[in-house]
Amino acid sequence: MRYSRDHKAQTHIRIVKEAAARFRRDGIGATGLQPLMNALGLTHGGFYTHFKSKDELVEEALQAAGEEVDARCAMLFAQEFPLEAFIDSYLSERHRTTPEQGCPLPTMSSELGLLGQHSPTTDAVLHARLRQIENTLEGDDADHRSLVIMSTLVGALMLSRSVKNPELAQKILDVAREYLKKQQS
Amino acid sequence: MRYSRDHKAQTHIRIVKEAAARFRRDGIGATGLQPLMNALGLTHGGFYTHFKSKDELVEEALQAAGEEVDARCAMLFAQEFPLEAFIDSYLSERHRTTPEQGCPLPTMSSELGLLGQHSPTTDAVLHARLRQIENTLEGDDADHRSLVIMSTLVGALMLSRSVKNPELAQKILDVAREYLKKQQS
DNA sequence: TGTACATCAGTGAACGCGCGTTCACTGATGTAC
DNA sequence: TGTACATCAGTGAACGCGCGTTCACTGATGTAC
Repeated sequence: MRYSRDHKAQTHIRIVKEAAARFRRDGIGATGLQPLMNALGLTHGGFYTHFKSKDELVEEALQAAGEEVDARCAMLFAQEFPLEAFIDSYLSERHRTTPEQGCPLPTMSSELGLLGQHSPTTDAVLHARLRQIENTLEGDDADHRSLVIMSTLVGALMLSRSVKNPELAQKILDVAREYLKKQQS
Repeated sequence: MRYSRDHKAQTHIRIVKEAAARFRRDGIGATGLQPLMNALGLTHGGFYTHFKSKDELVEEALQAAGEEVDARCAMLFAQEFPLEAFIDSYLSERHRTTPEQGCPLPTMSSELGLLGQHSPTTDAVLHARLRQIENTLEGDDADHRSLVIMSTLVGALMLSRSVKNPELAQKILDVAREYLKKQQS
């Protein structure tokens, strides 16, 4: 079946986007290529006309997730109180319950780090967030403060997602949000 | 081979301890039962005289890791500047590079949360740390501050482990450590 | 004290399963004549 | 404009592998006589 000019490129993008969602929701190791392809109405054999290996997909998916979040963050940081908007968004109930659309750092990076597959893309995603936060801060320790803010955001979201007790999960987000915003003023 | 009175109990403990180390180092999903048993000089078949399933081992291993860390933290919190000692230990190069002996929250909890296997033990491990921190704090918002401190610790350690650039990894730990300790005084 | 037996922790082959990956093949469509 | 051909994105069976789990079996040792 020969397809129209950019059909393959379109399919490639569809695979990467679906992978970016599944890797963040289920983890990299727990995401199979066969179910992934089937979910797009394709068969698993065709995967290798698009990627050399699963690792290559992981790399592209992490980058795609980063860019996806980049775009949404750019809008947040264009608002009047950019850091407050970002903190509210990062520690929202929505972000907690929909990891497949959210920041890849709390989900994917831990697995990449664990498996020793330290990808430069992880650093790039982190840097993107740090730079955006730095731009909202004054003082010569802006890089330090942005690093601490990101650590708290990532840690709070991860703990909130991990904990069984729903009230505790909510409390973690609320307390971290309140604290980071108070810190700011 | 009938063994001496507590031989089985000893073997049970050995399996749980080895699992607690491997789950933290390699992740739960990436840890196979066959390699685990072989590392102890046993064969995989015998596993099921000790546990109903891998899930049961996960539960016991998480608890064992929690108790192991509890014991070490109890010593830290008996020192003169307990919170400072805990922060230094949590954000140390040693903790970064030896996850198999460290806090199970940054490694195991993310995978447990991801897989929807929310175990009450995760909450218990977190609570243990929060209580110890609270005891060192004054003021009626001690529970809030301890939650933020734990979020920052967990996030910083996880990011530090995930990042490829070694200088950035070190910087994350240094900055978070400095910030949390300054906050304290 | 010496012998027969019961126990049961651990053995190792086998189960079905899903994984990542390979490859000979298909067949709709763009291109060349 | 109509026909023959080349292309190549996608198909689906097959590969070896390690996974969690099951089970008939072993054989050293504690116990009973």
